[in-house]
Amino acid sequence: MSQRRPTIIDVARAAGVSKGAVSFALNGRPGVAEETRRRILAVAKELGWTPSHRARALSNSRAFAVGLVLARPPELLGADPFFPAFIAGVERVLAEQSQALVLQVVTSQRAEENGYRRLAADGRVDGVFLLDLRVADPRIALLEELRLPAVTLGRPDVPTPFPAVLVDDRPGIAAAVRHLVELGHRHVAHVAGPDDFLHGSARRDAWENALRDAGLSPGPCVSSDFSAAGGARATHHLLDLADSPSAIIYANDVMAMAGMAVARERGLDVPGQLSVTGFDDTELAAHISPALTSVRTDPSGWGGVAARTLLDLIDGNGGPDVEMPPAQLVVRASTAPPPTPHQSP
Amino acid sequence: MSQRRPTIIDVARAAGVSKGAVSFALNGRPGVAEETRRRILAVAKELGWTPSHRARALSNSRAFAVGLVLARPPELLGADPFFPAFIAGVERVLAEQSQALVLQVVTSQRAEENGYRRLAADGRVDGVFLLDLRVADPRIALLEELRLPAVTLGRPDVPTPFPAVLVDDRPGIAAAVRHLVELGHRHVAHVAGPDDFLHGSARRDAWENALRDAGLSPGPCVSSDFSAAGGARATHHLLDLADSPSAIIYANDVMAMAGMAVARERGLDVPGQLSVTGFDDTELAAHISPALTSVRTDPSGWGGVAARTLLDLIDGNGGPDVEMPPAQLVVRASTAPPPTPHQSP
DNA sequence: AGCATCTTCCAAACCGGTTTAGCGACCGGT
DNA sequence: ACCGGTCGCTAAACCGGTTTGGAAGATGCT
Repeated sequence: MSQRRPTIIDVARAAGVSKGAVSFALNGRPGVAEETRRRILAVAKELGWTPSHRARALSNSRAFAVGLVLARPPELLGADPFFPAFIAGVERVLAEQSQALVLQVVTSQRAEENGYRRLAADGRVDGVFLLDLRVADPRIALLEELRLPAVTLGRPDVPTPFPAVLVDDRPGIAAAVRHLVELGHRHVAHVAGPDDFLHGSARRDAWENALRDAGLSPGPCVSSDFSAAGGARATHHLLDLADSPSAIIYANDVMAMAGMAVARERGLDVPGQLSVTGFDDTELAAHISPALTSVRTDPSGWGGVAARTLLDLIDGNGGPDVEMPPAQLVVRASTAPPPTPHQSP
Repeated sequence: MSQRRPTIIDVARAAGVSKGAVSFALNGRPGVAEETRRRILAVAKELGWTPSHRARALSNSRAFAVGLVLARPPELLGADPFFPAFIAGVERVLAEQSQALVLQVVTSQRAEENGYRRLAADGRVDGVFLLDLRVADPRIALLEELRLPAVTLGRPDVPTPFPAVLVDDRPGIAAAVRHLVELGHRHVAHVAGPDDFLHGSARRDAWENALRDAGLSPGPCVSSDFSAAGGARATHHLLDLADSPSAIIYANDVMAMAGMAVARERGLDVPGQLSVTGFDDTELAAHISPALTSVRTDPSGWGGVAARTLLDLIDGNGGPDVEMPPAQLVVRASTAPPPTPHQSP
């Protein structure tokens, strides 16, 4: 009764061939007679043999895994619906190809660099995802230096050798602005994400441009950090202004929900006196009161595409950037005409 | 100009020793003179040599990684704050020990079993975490069969050879019940998690027992699925009852928030006419209106302890179960005396 | 028959570490 | 001067696959 798992040698002996033949048969390479191949595979199956991933990794100098380094502050990790959904999408693709996902969660930016270095130095992964692109993102040069293939989510603002999965938040934000303008709003503020996030500034630009296109001047904009506390703070700030907005576009749902609570605590009716939109369209958004108008994104779909792109890149088939469908506005009950509609002449 | 990374042989040659000596020196084993050891390490550093994780994995028959199979439905993954926080805690410990976390996200229960099987067959991990324990959890037998060390979060209801990180939700729920009873509530309902989750039924039992201890009969209890939609549905159901409760204890914050929205939409004031408590104490809980009374848990802390326990187990130091501090009630504004206070005699 | 060619398979090297067996030098004791 | 033991190190086996070079046998061509 052999306790340990069978190796390629056991299979070779049982099939009466050499281990090279078994390897060839398994990998469907030419040079082994069809009948022999069948016999080998039958024996392998009977013995319950699976090639050792470890041995294969050493021999092929491949890890058969991809990495994801996550550098969000811990308190935000839980609130952010993006990341689990993205991972789920990634997994769907990886599983089909017997690849694994190695995760690293770090807190500081300094630690993040080390995260990539370790992943690369250990040869734990064959490539990585680059999320939350930042302005002049230093990680791009780092990954080039480490010779670690990567796929970025979004288009970096610096030239890169890496394919990108292009997600465009701007149409969603623009749609939100148009929606509010059509309702009659003239003072539309924005609570943005952190300034150094590229998607944060993209959303901000979209907000600004959409207002300009409508012939309005952008209202106040305050950068926050995607947290509920940050959203609340930003909202207080905006509502304290002499010329406070009649509508606020938040860069994510959590901040928007916290903002709605702040408005209510200050005695403002949402949407009667203040309209609010979120971003992400989390499951909860539809189930709060009033239901939150938000922008629906598809992080799981992005994850799938990003994974496929990365695997292709690793296999040497560096493809072009992939464009994803734009985010869509979902109108619910948190938006309504402003309290004192602007009078048309 | 050598492009490829140095191997142990390069170091050995440069230091004028054999590769065995380098290995000994690196691993701090006896049998190499102190001076030689220093010289070897200096050379290694100069050459920028790091031992190949892949070679080491093959040689040691160890993966130097642990696994986590996640079987939550995709739409819940994003809403649940537990999982990212837990992972962050795990990572903090793993990083110190140059271990990696291999993640697998699956959707169906059937796929979950395959997830573990693959992880084990590939030898990708040396052990796994077992989360979301279920009633008569079949995964325990599976892991035993696969000879895969594991650590469970919570105490299984079947005998296991695995150490457990004991997290007790019950004191938190009991505290919530007591809090509500002290406020004068006599009809306290419960919206539970799925019936087959062990922690779901633990919370339900705690709710029931706490009410009994207070001399009250348990109000209605409805099982749901931790989603906002489920929470809303359950709340409608409870409020439709002839004898509807004056307070509802939800098994997580998301359901509680959705429940609050339902109450409001039906014209009920929270907490004036209905008190509500959540569970998890998500960041958002403190920033909605009214701020949600909830039970604070420490998933990140659990992750850290679970990781340490698992690594110890893998190293052959199977420790005893670890008891974690009980969950704490955080009282906020969503709880208040019931509309028609019970008259004391 | 003789020779080139193709097919099928094997033996051995290789990936980059860890670990064991053993060898020579040095030590103290008698 | 001899013996036994420890120290410091090397050579070689090993982990379990993949890949290369070449041998043996079958086939085709002249």
